[in-house]
Amino acid sequence: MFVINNMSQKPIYEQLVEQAEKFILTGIIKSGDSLPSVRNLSVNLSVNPNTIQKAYTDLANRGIVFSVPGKGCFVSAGALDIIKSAKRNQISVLKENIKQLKLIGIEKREIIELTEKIYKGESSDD
Amino acid sequence: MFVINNMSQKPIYEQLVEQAEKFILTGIIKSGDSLPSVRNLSVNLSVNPNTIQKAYTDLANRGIVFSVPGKGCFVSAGALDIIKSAKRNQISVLKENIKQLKLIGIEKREIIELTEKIYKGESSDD
Amino acid sequence: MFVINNMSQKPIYEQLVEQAEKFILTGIIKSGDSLPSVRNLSVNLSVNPNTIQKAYTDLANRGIVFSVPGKGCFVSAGALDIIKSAKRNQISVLKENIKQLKLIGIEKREIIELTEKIYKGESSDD
Amino acid sequence: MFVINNMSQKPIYEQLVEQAEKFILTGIIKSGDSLPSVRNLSVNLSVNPNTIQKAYTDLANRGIVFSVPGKGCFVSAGALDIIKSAKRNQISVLKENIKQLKLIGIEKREIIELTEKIYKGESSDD
DNA sequence: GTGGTCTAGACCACG
DNA sequence: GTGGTCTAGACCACT
Repeated sequence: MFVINNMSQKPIYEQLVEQAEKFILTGIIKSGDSLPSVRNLSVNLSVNPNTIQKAYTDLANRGIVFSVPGKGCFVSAGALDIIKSAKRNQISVLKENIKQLKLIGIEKREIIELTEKIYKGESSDD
Repeated sequence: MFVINNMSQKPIYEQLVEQAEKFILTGIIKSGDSLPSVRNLSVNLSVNPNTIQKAYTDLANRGIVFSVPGKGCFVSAGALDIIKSAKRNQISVLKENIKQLKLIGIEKREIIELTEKIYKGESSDD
Repeated sequence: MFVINNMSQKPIYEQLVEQAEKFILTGIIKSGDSLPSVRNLSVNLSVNPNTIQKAYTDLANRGIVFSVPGKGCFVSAGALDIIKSAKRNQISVLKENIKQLKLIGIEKREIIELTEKIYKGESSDD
Repeated sequence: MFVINNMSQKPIYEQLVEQAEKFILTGIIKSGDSLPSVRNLSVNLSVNPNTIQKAYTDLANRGIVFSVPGKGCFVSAGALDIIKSAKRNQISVLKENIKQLKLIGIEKREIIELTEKIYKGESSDD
C-alpha cells in the first residue's frame, strides 16, 4: 500500500503522511479503518520505525487518526473533512503558481485546457 | 528592492534568488544591469554577507548573472531565457496541484475563474 | 581517501570536487556509493564542515551526487557520464596549451612523446 | 594593440601581462622597445591606471621590462629568454591535461592529430 | 548520527 | 570599493 521514494527530496515521514491523506481522500481507507502497525510498515518499507512513528504522530496531532495503545492506529470519524479543509490553502499555492506561469509567457488557454483535461479524464496515479 | 521574510520556511538565499528572477522576468532588472553589492545588500537586509553571496553564486552557477571580482555582479545576456526555460517545469507542479484540488472536491469552475482573474487583472504583488 | 593541499592556489572545496570526480572517473567510487559524511571528512582533513558542504553542494548541483538529509551523500546513476561530458571542453584547454608550447619553441616531437608515454604507462599519481 | 575582455574570468592585469608576453614571444615587441604609457593605455582601454601599473610592475619584477621614471617602460634585453623559461612549466600542465583526457576516454590518436594540426597550420589567433 | 542553513568575523585578490 | 574563500560555532529537520 504505502510506497516510499528514497531518492525524493521530500522527507520520508512526509511522503507517508501525504499518502495516508490520499488514501483517505480517495476512499481507499475509511473512518474506523486501521493503519498498518508501525513495526509492520517499518519492516515492509525498510524504514526506521521512528520515521513511521513520526508520520503517525503527525496525523494524530491533526486529528486525522487516533492511536489506541496496544491495538493500533485508526482513522478518525472526521478525517475526511479535516484533510479537505487543510488542503484548502492549496488554492493560494495554485494562485502563485499560475501567476508565475503567466509571467513566463504561458498562455491562459494552456492552463484552462490542462484543467479541463484533469477534470475530465480519470487522472492516472503519478 | 529586495525584501526578505524571516518567518518564511524558505531559506533566505532562496528568497533572494526567486526575487532576482522575478525582477528580471518583469523587466525591473535587465541584462547588463548590476545587482546590489553583496555588502550593501547585506546591511540593507540585515543579512549575513555569506547568505547574499550564496544567492548570487547560485544565480551565477545557472548563468543568470556573472560576477566580476572587484567590480560587481551583473545580469547576463541570456538571463531571461534561462529563467523562462527553467520555470517551464512549473507546469507539472501545476498539474499535481490541480489534481489535488480536484480530489478535495474543488469545482473545475473555481480554478478556471481564478485563472481568468489572474490573467485579466494586473495581479498586485502578494 | 581525500587529501587537500593547503599551499595550493586552488580553493579547498575545488580540490575536493576534483578529487571526487577523479575517484568516480577511475572507478574508486561507483554510482550508489556514499561519500564520507560532511563532519567525518571535516575532522579527517581538519577543514571546516562548511567547506566540505560547499564541495558536496557543488557536486549535487551538477547532478553528480545527490544528498539525502539525515542519510548521506550518494553518487548518482549518471555521474560518470556527467563528469565525462563536462570534461570534454578540456580539449580546447589542451589546444591553447599546445599553441603556447609551440610559441616558446617546444618541438612537436616532445609533445607526442609525452602523449605516448602517458597513454602507455600506468601513469603514477602526481 | 592591447585588448581586454571585461567578461573574462581572468583579472585584467593578468590579461595584459599575458598579451605583453605574447607580443614579445611573437616578435611584435622587441628588446628595447617601449610599452605604451600607463596613462595612455589606461585611457585607451578604459581601465583603472592602477591595473595597468600592476601589470607593468609584474613584468618588471620578472625582469621582462624595466621602467625608467619619466621616460617609460622598456622591454629588457633578456625578455625573450625569461618568458620562454618561465613557460617551460607549461609542460607539466600539459601532462596533467593529457592524463585527464585519457581518463575520460579520449583516444591518443585525437591528441596527436591535434598536435600535428597546430604545428602545421598557422594557428589563427584566438 | 546525517545534511542544510545561517551568523559573525576574518583574509585575500582585484579595481 | 568589489566578489570569493575560509573558519568557528550554532541551530534545525530528518533518520
